[in-house]
Amino acid sequence: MENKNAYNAKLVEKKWQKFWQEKNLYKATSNQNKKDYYVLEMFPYPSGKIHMGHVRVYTLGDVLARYKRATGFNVLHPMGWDAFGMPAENAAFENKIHPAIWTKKNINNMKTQLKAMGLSYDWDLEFATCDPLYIECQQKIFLSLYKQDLAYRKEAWANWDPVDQTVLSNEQVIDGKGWRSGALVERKKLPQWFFRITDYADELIDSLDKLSNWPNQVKIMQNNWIGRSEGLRLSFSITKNISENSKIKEIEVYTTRPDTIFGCSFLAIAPDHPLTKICAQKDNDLKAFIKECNKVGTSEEALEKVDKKGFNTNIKVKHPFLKNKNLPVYVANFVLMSYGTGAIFGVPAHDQRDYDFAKKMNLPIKQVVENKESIKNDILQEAYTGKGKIINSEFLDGMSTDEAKKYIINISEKQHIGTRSKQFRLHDWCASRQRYWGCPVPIILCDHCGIVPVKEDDLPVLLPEDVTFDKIGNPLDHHQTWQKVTCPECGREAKRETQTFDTFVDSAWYPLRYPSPKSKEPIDKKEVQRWCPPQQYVGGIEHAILHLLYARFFTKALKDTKYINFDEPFEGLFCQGMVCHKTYKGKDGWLEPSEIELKGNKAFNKKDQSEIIIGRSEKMSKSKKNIVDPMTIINQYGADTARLFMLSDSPPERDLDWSESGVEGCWKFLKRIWTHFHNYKFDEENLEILNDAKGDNLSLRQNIHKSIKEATNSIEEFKYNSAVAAIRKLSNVLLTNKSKSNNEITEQIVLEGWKAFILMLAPMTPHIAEELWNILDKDKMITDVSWPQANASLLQNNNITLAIQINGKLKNTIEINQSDKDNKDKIIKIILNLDNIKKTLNNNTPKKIISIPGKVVNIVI
RNA sequence: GCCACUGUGGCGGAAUUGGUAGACGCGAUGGAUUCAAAAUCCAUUUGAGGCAACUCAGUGUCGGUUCGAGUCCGACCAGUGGUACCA
Repeated sequence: MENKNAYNAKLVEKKWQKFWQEKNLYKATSNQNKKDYYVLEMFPYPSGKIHMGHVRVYTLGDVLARYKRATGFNVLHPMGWDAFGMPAENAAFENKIHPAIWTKKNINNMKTQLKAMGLSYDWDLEFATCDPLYIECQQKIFLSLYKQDLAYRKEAWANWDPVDQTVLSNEQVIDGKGWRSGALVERKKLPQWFFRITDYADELIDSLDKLSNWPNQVKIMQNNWIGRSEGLRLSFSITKNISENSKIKEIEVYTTRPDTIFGCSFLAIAPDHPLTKICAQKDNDLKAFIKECNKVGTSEEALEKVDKKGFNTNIKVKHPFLKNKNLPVYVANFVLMSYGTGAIFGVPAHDQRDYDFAKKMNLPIKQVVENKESIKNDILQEAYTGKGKIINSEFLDGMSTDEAKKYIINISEKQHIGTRSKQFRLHDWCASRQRYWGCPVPIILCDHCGIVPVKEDDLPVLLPEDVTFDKIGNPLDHHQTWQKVTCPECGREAKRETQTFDTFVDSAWYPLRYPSPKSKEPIDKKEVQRWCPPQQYVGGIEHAILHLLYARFFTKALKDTKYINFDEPFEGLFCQGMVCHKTYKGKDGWLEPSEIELKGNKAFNKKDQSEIIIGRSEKMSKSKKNIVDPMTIINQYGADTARLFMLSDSPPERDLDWSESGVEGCWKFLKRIWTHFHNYKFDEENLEILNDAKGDNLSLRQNIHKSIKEATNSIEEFKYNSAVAAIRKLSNVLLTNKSKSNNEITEQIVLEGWKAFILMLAPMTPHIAEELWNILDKDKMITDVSWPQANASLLQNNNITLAIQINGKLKNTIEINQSDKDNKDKIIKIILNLDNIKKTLNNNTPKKIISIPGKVVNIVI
């Protein structure tokens, strides 16, 4: 017969989810007496169903939201959808389903799944970036930025598939080939839309210092990504005319190492440098070389890893400080037109890339920096890139590298051959895409008037619905009527911009929409001022650079366009790790965990019992099939178990290994607690008895209050795994006291412990907590009860354990009274009388005794 | 290639931020309960040596600073994230 009192997670979870929804319990409140707290998790791309990564990040955010409510805050905790993007177009191409329909279906499904997790969102604030209202607001913002000259159109490289005649994303380029056609990918220049993020480069670096609640590693990565450097733009004059009609008389290079100028043995220019183009006009070999350079994709990784190649132009330039020295000029595939001036001078002895190039081209390698401390800076083996003393450098000899830098910059400026220059690695943000499923760029291109913004009254510019995906390329380009418009300026026939925005634009400002998602204005100043910026943003470390940098830029730009009055998008940031799982490979490829059977430490295919190779744990991904569907777990064990497992064991910032047995353990734990609560009769609370506790009762109370302190601190510090450990430890203590049925222990104290336990468990496993709380107190919901407070007087023990070390190695421990903590003489006397200490000392007098009060005594012999 | 992070028992991890390494959990082993099993409960569980008290070794590798290093510094090895059009 089935036990009526058995833990049925499904029933409990459905019951409370319904109840919470009916009471609208998680609506953002505006109690005047409470402080406001905005907790935001990165919104998901609606791929179809939630994955374990979602379960993890949304559980982390939910714990914080519920904890903040319990500690007396008005909490804004919203959810929405990053609804534009490529997968919808791929689905359209593959399954002949319209991206809008596919996306809507996915959102509905994922919303149901998120609701099954019991997340405390205010769903009234939900929106998707593909909503017409969001599109309209984004287009308004874009036009404001355009009018401020923060957006502009220029030509830029894109990956080009010559067979499919279409632009490819970096992801669609696999080993330099198009993913569908398999053709070698080329680069092609297209007119595209840019944001002037470089206008804010200094500010984006400098204000990182203000972000005290951001992880250091993210700030370091952003700083390096922006890559500010101080250097010199220096001109090298060309020895003779390149051609009769060429006006180019010199090459300007950018360098951060002007101190090594006398070690320079060549110049290298980018394949798309203006000078390269002139030279190529009458040089077929160079033309072929440029073509080859353009075969490398556009990604930085590809450009850096490519074999370093150069082409000698036969042009010579004069060394600016050595009268009779001429240097050869090469076109090199590792020089980028987008950085500095698109030209460099090469110093093989002190730059590894120049060194490799010089070896290949048989160019001289001349050492000009010497460092006595580095044992060997053997320039015949590798470049020496550090600091040191300048040698072989005429008037610079004897200076330090820093002094020489300043000297060369000054002398170059005096002689009018160079200028001091600040340079950034960061370049402007290319924010347009040649795709359908995105927010249209609200611009009209007119042959007579040029670039004309769409009039505000004509917004939003929505996507046409009647498109097909059977043709290759951007459907907006093929659409005959949508493109055709009359120019708002001159009234003549004109064409719509057919590009759409990068989805990073959508996510650069979405946190500002949640406080008032239905407002006609892009930003509701009053509400945004009240809630924004979010106190805590939670998301994956994979967004550490791009998304967060773009959001920071947008916030600064929106401040300057007077939309908002703050300049950083997120006060606090937390980056969680990925969810990983072992991989399984059978004779026919990868297998899902559900398809295999484990026997000992071997794995077998359920179907035919063939042995499976168990691979190391990797990020859950469709391609490796090492995925566990969260809904399977929720259906089998319940959302509370899934949530608890996500929080146990792994610290949130680290990768988490999914393990079936770990989930099982969490479920058993909840079941144990459930059974205990249903078999146990709780006494009424009586404060007098509590405050009068002595002996075992006192130490139990001390235990309870220490657990409260430990769990609370851990939650405050985002160490949820430690919080879970502290809470479980508390339950062990309470259960042990019960099982021993010690008459000495007062039931009121046990009740005090269980109440604290349930309240602290509630942010993690809200459903079972609510149900069990109902047993203790029928009149109140958990949201009506505030977080348990640790009583300071119960946090200290009378006795302290001291560690006794000899030469730093533990030999013994002693218990001392709290009041003897600082009585060094008394303690040392006790220690020197301990048997094993006497034995180890062997009548020798200690050289030194180091005593750290309350912690350790170290005897040095 | 470059930037950033991570490395502790059989496994996931803890360690008051330089002061008793292994909290909490998983697994394993033994026991209780049961006709039996599941479930549950109890005990043990870093390795080596010892009947035992205990001794020695031990936090990716090698070296350094310190009375004392998982924690700080240097070099290396391995894995992960990002690398501007995946989100």
